[in-house]
Amino acid sequence: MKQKITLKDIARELGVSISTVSKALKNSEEISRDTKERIQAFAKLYNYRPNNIAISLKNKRSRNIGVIIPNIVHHFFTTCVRGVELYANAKGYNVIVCLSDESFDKEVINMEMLANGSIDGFIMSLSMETMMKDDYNHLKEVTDQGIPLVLFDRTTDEVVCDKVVIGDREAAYMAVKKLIDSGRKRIGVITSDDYLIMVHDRMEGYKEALTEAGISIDENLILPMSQMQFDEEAVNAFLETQKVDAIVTVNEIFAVRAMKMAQRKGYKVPEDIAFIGFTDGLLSKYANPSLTSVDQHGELMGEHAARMLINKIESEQEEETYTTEILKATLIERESTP
Amino acid sequence: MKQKITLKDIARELGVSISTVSKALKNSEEISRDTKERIQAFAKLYNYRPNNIAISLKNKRSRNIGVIIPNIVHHFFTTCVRGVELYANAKGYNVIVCLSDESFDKEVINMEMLANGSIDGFIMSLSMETMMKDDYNHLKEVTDQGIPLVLFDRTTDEVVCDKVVIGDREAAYMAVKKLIDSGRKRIGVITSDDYLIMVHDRMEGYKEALTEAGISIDENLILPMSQMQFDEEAVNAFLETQKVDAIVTVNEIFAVRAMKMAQRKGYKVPEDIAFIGFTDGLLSKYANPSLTSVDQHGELMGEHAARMLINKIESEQEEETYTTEILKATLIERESTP
DNA sequence: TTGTAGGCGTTATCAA
DNA sequence: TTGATAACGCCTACAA
Repeated sequence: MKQKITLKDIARELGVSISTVSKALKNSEEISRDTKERIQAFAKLYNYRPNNIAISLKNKRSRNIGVIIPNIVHHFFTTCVRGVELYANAKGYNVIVCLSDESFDKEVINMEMLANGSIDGFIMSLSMETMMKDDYNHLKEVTDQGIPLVLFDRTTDEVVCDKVVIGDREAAYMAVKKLIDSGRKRIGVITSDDYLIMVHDRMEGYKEALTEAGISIDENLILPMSQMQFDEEAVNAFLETQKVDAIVTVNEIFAVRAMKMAQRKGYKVPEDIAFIGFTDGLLSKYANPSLTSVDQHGELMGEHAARMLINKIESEQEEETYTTEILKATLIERESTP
Repeated sequence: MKQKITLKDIARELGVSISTVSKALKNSEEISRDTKERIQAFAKLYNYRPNNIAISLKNKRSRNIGVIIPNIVHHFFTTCVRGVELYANAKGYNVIVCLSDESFDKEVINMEMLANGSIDGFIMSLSMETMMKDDYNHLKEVTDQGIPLVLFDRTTDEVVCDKVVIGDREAAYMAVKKLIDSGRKRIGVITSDDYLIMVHDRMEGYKEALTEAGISIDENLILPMSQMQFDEEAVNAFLETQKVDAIVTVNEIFAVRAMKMAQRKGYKVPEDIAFIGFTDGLLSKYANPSLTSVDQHGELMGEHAARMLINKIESEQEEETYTTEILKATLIERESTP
């Protein structure tokens, strides 16, 4: 087993000082051609690599960025992480991924774990529990310390920092408008009772599109699921009692499951009922019929978040300007709409 | 902005030495109750937290583990990462996730980036390109340096280290046997032409089950996709020319897509053709009909890998024993099989 | 051209 | 009971 070699080792072996070695390996002009060559050859032979940790300590920069997401087994977050990774790696940063598992405590623990030098900045999406508690002190502490933070998707106005979100209201509006334009009148929505802004925004967009088309809001057509859990019975009752001709949902799982139930009841999709989901993942793509869905561009979102963060990290001056980027969602039309 | 406070700062403010502060904060018996209380109160007030990087440098341990996977937008790998995270976090480790994107070069770069002190050990699954090139020098270098490595799922015999894999042969055998037991005779398989051991193993299991049941292997029933890309035309031709009564596939996407095509052709699932996929993800669960699938227990796999790695990291002695854990896959029966 | 010394933040050993 | 010192690996201003 060949142990890692350090500057000190090289210096000892070659009978020179550590700083000579350090300079030689940086190809410094100060060092004679001769010594440089000797040292570089030796370093190469023994495969010398500077120790990241020592450099981090010296520079007070780790070149790591911390990403905290509520859940990784989730297509949208997964694409975001991918976007962050690709951009960050290209810029020479590593990505430390932590999962809050939708728990406030885990979120706090993860942040504390990383905030002590391990990372140069955070990219995160809030856990459900955090949003319910409406407690953002852990975030404020981090920003107070001057650690850059970028919130994405699940954000809050309580914390002053850079943000990247999708235009949820517009996206929902767009989806519903498309249904109206194709003649649908009784448009149901399967939503959630969560304290998520995005859910709220999507509902706004839904209502706006209806109102604009002169269709009055029928509260019976709004079916909230509690805790993001799909409730088969409720949906069953909903399908039986409300004669809907279209359904939009706040995620793709709800759409695919509701669609399957409707099909089993003998409805034809999209002829009898059209469906539009949110979050364009594998499910939408491969459902039968394939699902028209709102693409939230997770990868792009991750990339933007990473770009904003790294800009902040690398900008010398303490700018106190924070921006919120609003990305535009796109409707991917497939077989579940006419 | 309140900057991070260090031992030195506390020492200066309270007029004591750095080592006194250090000891006091560790509640050392050496320090008088009085000074300890003063120091601890001050530290608490200013929210002192030791700097991880300095501790890493001192201890030559980072408490980070590096995970390198080919792709994160993939249900199986995602569940593995989750398993690693949960176990590692519980043990006080952070997880640095890097994506090789199925590229040999990226895999090498990522490993080099992390291998210089950033992490205490690696958990990884090989990229396709690495397996094709059959070049594992980057892995060998890492193990030569004494950095613990655990390979999972996509492994190789070329590298001596701990491994965690699923019993692919048995899993495929089990799936095919189930089809045979329910009376199916012409069992097709949609596979891949990749250099992945798992694909090879699954084909072995397929053949074994048939042979055992006295059914001869019909090469026409074996349809390889190149580069893991689903080829609609090929599957179309396959469905038309081969009168299969069941199809097993090496992943869930192939199964769901083939199933959809079969349904469009008027076949009833599972009555006319039964389907079994590999990798039990959302697609299998929510397909219509839902798909019987082989669960590879990604989360458990990740957890095992993390456990093996952390054991190695924390074991004092240089044991030179490496084990390969073979996890048992399970068949999740749903609507796509009788 | 090369080397010395101090520092990044922490801990451990030993001296006072 | 407290403090000085060295060390982890690297960098750099300054001295030789």
